[in-house]
Amino acid sequence: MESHDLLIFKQVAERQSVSKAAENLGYVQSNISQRIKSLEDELGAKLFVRNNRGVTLTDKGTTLLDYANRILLLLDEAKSAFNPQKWRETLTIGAPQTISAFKVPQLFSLFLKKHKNMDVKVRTSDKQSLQDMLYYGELDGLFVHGPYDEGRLESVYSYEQNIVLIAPEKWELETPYNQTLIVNSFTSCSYRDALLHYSESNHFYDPTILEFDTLESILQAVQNGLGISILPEDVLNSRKELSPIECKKLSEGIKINFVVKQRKYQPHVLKKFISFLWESS
Amino acid sequence: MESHDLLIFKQVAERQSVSKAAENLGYVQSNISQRIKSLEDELGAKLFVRNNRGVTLTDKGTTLLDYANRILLLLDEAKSAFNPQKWRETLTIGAPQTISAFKVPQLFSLFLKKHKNMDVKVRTSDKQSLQDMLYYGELDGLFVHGPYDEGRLESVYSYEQNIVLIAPEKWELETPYNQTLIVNSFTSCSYRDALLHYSESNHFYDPTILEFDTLESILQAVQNGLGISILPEDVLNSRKELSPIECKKLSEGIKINFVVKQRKYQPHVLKKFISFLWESS
DNA sequence: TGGAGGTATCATTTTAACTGATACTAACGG
DNA sequence: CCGTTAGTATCAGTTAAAATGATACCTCCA
Repeated sequence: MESHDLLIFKQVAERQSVSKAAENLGYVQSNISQRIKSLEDELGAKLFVRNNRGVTLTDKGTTLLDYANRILLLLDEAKSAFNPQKWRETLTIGAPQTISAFKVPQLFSLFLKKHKNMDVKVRTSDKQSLQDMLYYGELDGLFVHGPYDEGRLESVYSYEQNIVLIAPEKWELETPYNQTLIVNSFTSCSYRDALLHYSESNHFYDPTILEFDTLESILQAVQNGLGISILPEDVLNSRKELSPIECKKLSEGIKINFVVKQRKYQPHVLKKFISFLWESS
Repeated sequence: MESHDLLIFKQVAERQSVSKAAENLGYVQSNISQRIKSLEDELGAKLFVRNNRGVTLTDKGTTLLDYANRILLLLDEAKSAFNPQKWRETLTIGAPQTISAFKVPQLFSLFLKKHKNMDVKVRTSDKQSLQDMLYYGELDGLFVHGPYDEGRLESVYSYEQNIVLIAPEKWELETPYNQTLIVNSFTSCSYRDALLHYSESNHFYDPTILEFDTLESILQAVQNGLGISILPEDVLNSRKELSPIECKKLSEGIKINFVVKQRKYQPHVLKKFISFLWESS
């Protein structure tokens, strides 16, 4: 069992797929199949259960993944103990305000704990600009909700973001009259859609639409009793001081994709970050 | 940088020699040379200083050795998390009383901390029996002082054992008359020689020779004022309760060899133990 | 001055990793 | 119920990397 076997194993375990792991590592699927097989033979234990939608870890596999993570982390640390400047690369990630406000700082702080030799940057902007920046190489990757340019960009990771409806104190959430919907202009349509959807399903009658372009202004507006809006649950949780606000968790989440430019060779830092996303999920 | 590179590196670092490491790992010297070179190239740092009696670690090499030890230990642990019964092997080591009394338990306790999945045994006896036992496969290895059957056994590790002269309280160590030398019958000649050598260099006149066959009896004899003797420093330090005894450190130590049977493939546990000896020196 | 004991280099061989093509399996849609 | 899709397994063949063997080279020491 060599460290490279563990790298392959880790990738398969995290992607829960032999072929995805192969693609990601730049190998052909059959190779990964074989190497996992020989690893299993060597250890004398099945590491994965093969179900036809991919593979999932067995108990023993979980044990090994834990070791693999520890070993590979140490290996990385050892490498970066040499040539520090050579490895000190910058990762630049784009995100809309709702994500850059809470999720990204949280992720980065965990990421930097593991990879001390990297610099990270966030660029907050609207979806179109971010996509352009990504395409022109100013960003390494990008968090988006909703559709994106699938011709040139590809999603390498995604997760569900819980969202909550927020309203001023004592607001009558279900009353169909005199409702004001506060939407943001910075997250294209997902949040707006979710809000409109809520509006419709409660048969709101001709609600007023207020649009703001920063997260702060929306929060202010709700606090001042202007109307209701929708935000990621995380953002709200991180601002406990923001009561007096009523909030209501919505059953449907929003799917958030981490997208990158389509290309064969990703920069080292980006690979690390993607791998980190899968690890921490 | 793969774990196998680290294994090779570790071996070279511990033996301070490319060729010794090669021999030990069952490779040819040129291969190890090349792999160390390519490891250095990869990390962009010299790991060893080549002096014509071998190689020694640079500062960066020391850093890497630390990582290598941690990584390889984790790898071993991961392996032994599988097939526990298969890997639970027994290591049987022979030693004369003077070594089995202190050095061996100390070594074993450290060894078992690192390799939790092994059993260890000590066999204490006289040199000739131990050599026979080793040759007939009842022992994996053997600590000896002084000469051993070099035709059939080979030394794979050695160290210097400090020795001290012990005497009853208020004994006149330099007086040449009426001295009694207490020798042991269980460590062939090294200790006896050291004692006789001391006797001669102090021009002792016709000293009495007392022979005992256990460590305990010698200690008792000295405590009871019978005469002087010689013991490993360690043994004495571990028995602080044994004063009233005078002791005097001698400048010359005794060379102790760890010897094994000459053969191409050593059992896994033995390899681990030998590696451990080099590591901890 | 040449032998002993060590490392480095390089052309060649061997081994293990990787590829590409194909077979197999289960779910999914019509 | 049959073809399509999305996955894994197998296997013969290729490629790349590691290991070898021979040789060069250095330094100490007798």
